[in-house]
Amino acid sequence: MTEPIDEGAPYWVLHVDLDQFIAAVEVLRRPELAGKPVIVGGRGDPTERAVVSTASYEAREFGVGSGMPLRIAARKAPDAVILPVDAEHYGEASGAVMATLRAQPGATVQVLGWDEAFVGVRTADPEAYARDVQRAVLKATRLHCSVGIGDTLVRTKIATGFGKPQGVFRLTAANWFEVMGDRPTIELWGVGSKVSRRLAGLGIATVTELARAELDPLVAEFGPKMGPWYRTLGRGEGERLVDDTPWVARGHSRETTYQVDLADPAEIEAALVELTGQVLDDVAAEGRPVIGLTLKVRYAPFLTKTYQRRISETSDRGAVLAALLGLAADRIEPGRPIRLLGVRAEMTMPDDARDGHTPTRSGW
DNA sequence: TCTGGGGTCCTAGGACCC
DNA sequence: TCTGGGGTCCTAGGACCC
Repeated sequence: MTEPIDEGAPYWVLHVDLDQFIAAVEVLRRPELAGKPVIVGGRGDPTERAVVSTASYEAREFGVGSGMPLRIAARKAPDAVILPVDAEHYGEASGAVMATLRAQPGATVQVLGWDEAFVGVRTADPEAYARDVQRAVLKATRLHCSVGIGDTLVRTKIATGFGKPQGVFRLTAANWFEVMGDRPTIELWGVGSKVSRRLAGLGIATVTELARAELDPLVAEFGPKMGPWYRTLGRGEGERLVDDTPWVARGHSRETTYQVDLADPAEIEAALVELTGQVLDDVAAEGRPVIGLTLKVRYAPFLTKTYQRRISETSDRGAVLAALLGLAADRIEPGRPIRLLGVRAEMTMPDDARDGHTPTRSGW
């Protein structure tokens, strides 16, 4: 069905994105949920402090979206089925999807997350290749996906949104401004609410305006690296090659929002010991020493502080825990109720992964 | 209604060194 | 007399992504 690999054909970037991935995976193992509003988030209890991970298309019709507090989602869609997040199960489904992508002829695969990946391939007909990918993923996993096609990673990633659901869309230098030019900058991958507002303050509201902006004001506002980068984004330019170098984690972290704010120092210390233990389990699985610690504290209601400390390289759990508790003792403000604690450990990078050799998760 | 959890990268300013 | 200039390391904080 798929044509043989054509070494002389042009190189294309595809971006494969599963449609409502988590909700779809849940429906697969509970077919009676098909066609119903399904919300996945937290422990599945809408009375707890938690947010929506994914909502099915039926739930989205009620105005439910990811990131929304579960409590509000339950009120908007009172008849929705609310399920707990089952990370292990989604990881397995994701693995099956990625294996299918890697099995495509001539494909180079760069994983971006559970439910999306870039695929680089030489082909004379990228649309046909994209349809083959969709069929292969559906056959192997019973999951539907949308596929973007482009000439840079940024254009390809953005293209996928125009193909949803179950579609294919091509976005290249040829139609970039036609499609994106008049749209607000926040629709660019890498521009969020804060940056789009600051751009507006410079008189830059649309993608075309960003693409044509003077460099100096951008550098003054965002710095020597990010200023020029945002203009590059406005032009849809940037990296053109998919990099399948295995990703290497820089660090590991755990954080917990407590259902009842912590106040008692002994309780806080116990929570830190618990979090640090989990982080060190993740670190131990990689066998790389720890070189830095970050402690994150949200004092109720919503003041978040992060405290960081370099430590001398060590793989000793006791030493790391002692350093973390020392940092906490030095910095945590006594007597303030705590809503969230987070612990992050930064590790040394392996020799062959230094100097930017490993791709970042975002594909930049 | 009251905002998860796991990540990455950039910037700014101070300390310190040569 | 009047304050170079480059570089690195460290901490705090911000922003973004899925």
